[in-house]
Amino acid sequence: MTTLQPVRGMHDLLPLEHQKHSFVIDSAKNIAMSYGFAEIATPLIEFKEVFKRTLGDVSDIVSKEMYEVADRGGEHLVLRPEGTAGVARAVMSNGLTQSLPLKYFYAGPMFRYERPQKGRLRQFHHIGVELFGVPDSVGDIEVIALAHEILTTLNISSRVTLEINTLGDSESRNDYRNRLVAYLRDHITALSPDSKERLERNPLRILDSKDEGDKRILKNAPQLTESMNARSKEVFEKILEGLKILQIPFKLNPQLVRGLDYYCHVAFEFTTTELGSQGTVLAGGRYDGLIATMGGPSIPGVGWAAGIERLVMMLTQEVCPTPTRPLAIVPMEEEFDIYGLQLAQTLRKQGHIVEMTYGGGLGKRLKKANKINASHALILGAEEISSHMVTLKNLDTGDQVLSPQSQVSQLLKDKGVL
RNA sequence: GCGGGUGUAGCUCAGUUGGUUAGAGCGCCAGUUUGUGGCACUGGAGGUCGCGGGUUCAAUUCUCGUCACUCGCCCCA
Repeated sequence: MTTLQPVRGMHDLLPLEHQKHSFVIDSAKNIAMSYGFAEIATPLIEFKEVFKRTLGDVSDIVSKEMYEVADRGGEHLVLRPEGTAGVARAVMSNGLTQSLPLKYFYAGPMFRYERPQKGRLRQFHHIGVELFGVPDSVGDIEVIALAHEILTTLNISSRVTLEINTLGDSESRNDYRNRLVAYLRDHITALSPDSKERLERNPLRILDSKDEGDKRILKNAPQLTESMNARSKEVFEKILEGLKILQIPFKLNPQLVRGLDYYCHVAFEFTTTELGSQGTVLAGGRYDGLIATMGGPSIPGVGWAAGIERLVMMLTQEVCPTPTRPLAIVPMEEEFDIYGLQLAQTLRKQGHIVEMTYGGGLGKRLKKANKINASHALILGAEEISSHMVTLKNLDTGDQVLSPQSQVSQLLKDKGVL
C-alpha cells in the first residue's frame, strides 16, 4: 500500500484540479502577453551553483530545502526551488543580454524539501514574470500592475492586500543592516532563540518575527527609512506615486523584508488571511545585482512569482469556466459504432465537442450520455443509418427530431449549440 | 527541522465502555424498461477500520512505533 502512495508533499493533479491550474496559467499568460511578455521554459534541473550563488548560502532554501541529485558523472544537480535564478541563467547562457529589455513569463513546477501543509507542497507550481534591463521605476510599476491585473481577472484581488516596502540600494541596505545588528546585540539576551540565530545569518528577517518578545524589542529598533539615502527614497516614492495614479491600492509595511539575497529596492507581497499561515499569494521585487552575481554584466531586473496552488484555493465558483457540454453519439447497437465514429469525426471538424458512448443498447447509452452531461444525443439506429439520417435528442427537454446527418451541425448551430 | 491534531467503503461521516457476519448517505453496477436517459423503486458490488509491533483468551477499539494528511513555528509562493 505504501508504494501506491505518491511521494510526500507531491500530489496528482486530477482533471477537476488540473482545469483550475490551467485556468490560472492561461489567464495569467494571456494578460502577461498583452504586456509584451513572452513565455519561456527552463529546465527543472540545474547545477546547484545556479541557486547557491544567487539565493545566498544562508537562505533556508539553499541550506536545507533543495532536492539534490548526483548524476552519473558526479555533478551536483538540484531540482529547481524557484524560477528566477534559472531564467537569469538562461538569459546569460543564450547571450540574450544584447537586446534589452527582456520580458519573460513562465509557469511550471518547483521543488522544496519542506514539511508539507495546506498551500505548501514539496512539488508546487509557480507562475512568474521577469523584466530585465529596465532600471527605472516604470518597470517596477508595470510589473506590479501586471500582477494586480491578473489577480483582478482571477477575482481574488479584493481579498488580497498589496504590501510594499523598500530595502534601498546596497549602500542603504548595508548601513541599515549594521545599525540593526548593533541595536539588537544590546538586547541579545531577550531575543527569541530563532532570532538569535537570524542575527548571524539574516538579521533583516528578525523584522517580521512573530515572537512577542522580539516585537517589543523591535519597537525601538532603528527604522529602515532612517538608513535610506536620497536616491533610494526617491526611487521608492516614484513607485508609490505610480501605483496611486494607476489606482492600485497598497499598504506600506516597513517590516516586509526578503529572504533571498538578490533583492534590493522595492519588495512587495500580495497577502491574504484566507489561507492560514500560508498568507503570501504572490511576491516579488527588484534584483538589480542578480545577473552580475552570476558572473554576467550588470543588468537590472524586477519580477515576481505566484503559487498556483494558493491562487487555485482562492478561486470562486463564478470565475472558473464551465467546460462546454459535449454531444453524445448513441449508436443503438454495437455494429453501428463505426457509423457513430464517422459522424463524430465529421461533427468535430465542424467545431463540435463530441463523445462516443460505449457499449449497451439505447437505454444504457442514453444513461451514459446523461452522465457525461451531454447536451444532445445523436441516435443512430437501423432506420437512421439506412437513410443517412440521425435522431437528434435534446437531453434537457427530451424533444427529438429526425435530421439528415449532413444537416445536423447546422441545425445545432442554429439553436446556438456547438 | 520543532510542537499539537487526525486517519473506518470511491467521497462525507456514524460506530465499537475490547467480544460472533463493521453501518448510513452520496456515488458506482444491475434490474423494473430489448427504439428513449434524468425521477422513483428493488437488488448488488465495494473495507486486512492507514501500516507494523506490543498487551490480551480476544484489538478497528488500549499502547508504542511508522507513514500520510492537517494546524502552529521555522521558511516561503
